[in-house]
Amino acid sequence: MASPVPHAPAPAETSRKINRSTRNKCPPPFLSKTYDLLEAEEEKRGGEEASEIERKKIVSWNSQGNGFIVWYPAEFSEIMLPKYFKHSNFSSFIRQLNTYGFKKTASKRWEFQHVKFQRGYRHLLAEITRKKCESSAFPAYLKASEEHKCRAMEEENTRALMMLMEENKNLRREKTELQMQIAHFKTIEMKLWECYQNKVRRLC
Amino acid sequence: MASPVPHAPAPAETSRKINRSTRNKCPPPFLSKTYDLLEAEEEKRGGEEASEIERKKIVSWNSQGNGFIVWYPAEFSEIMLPKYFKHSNFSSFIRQLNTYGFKKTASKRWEFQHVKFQRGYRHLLAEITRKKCESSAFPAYLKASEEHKCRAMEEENTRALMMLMEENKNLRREKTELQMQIAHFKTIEMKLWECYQNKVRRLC
DNA sequence: GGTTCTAGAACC
DNA sequence: GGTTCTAGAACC
Repeated sequence: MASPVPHAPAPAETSRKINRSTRNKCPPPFLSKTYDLLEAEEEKRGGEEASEIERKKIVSWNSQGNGFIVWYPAEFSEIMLPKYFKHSNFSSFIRQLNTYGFKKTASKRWEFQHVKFQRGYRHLLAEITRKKCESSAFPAYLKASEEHKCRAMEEENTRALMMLMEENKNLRREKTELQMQIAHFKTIEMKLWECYQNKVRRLC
Repeated sequence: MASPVPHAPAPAETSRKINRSTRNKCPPPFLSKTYDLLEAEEEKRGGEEASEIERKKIVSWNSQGNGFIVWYPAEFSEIMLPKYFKHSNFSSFIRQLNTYGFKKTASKRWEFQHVKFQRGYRHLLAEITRKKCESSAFPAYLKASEEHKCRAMEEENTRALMMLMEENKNLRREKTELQMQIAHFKTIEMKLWECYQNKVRRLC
């Protein structure tokens, strides 16, 4: 990936180095709008006739152009958000930033960054995706179900163990009985043999 | 619990109906401050010398006195929050409200309610507790450990099952061997008997 | 996919 | 216990 030139808007709009996989793909509307919003705000400087308050930048790219800063959250929420989104709720805006993997990069300012959200690189927006909702791969009800499965498996194992132990006990008993039978047979055999020999001896 | 009188501040401050379990207990600072903040805002009406903007209510009890409304989140955050808390972050304030079990009760307004947060019933604040953090009873690392325990138990069960199955197989084999021995004995016995009878018959 | 409400978790 | 950042989940 070409690295953005610090302090200078890159000629990205005319770049042809477009990733094949994202060529022709529209970026998510949220990202386009946020990018638009920054570009529009950037243009405020130009207007000679603009009043001081209108020229005050509410939001802007940061100095490196690799992130942006909401300087006035109140004005941003009340004036800018409704122009681009269906609400004027700062929290909702931040929720979306998090959904797309932006990070807040300063503790005292509302500054956010994303590696593929760079001034002059609008085409990179198409490569930003919503965070894999881990809950869609493993949502809460599945976690519960996971616990449930654990218990179920435990119960099943317990049943299997008990059946095996029962069978085992029976086999042992049968084994003992058979061993007793054999002992009995041995006794009988011995007696028979004795008897036979006695008979034979006497008769001979 | 005494139910608050709608549309009329109750004489709670002088009430002696204090729950024994919470008597003398300080309410959480967050709740006291939020209550204070509403009371202070209420007093604005009085001041004759107060300018229009100073009299504008940024936040107030709702009409029933069973909740409150932040009318101007921006001013509330920038002006009021820092007076009472260590920040001017509306989200942080809301996070706290949620921690103490407040609910947002209107979709288009920042109105919040809690059954024990009522105008005129400051003593009820002491009965509000932080939500049981389910993760403190069952935190993430325990969940992981829970999964681990599940796997461990499964492995143990599997080992037990395999040992039992092995023992079982041996018992079956022994049983078969014993049954064969018995069959053999029976044959011998029969032959011995035949032999005996033949011998006896011939000799007699 | 966007918006809203609430909670988890780390850090203070 | 408070503050911050981020995520879960329901609803639209």
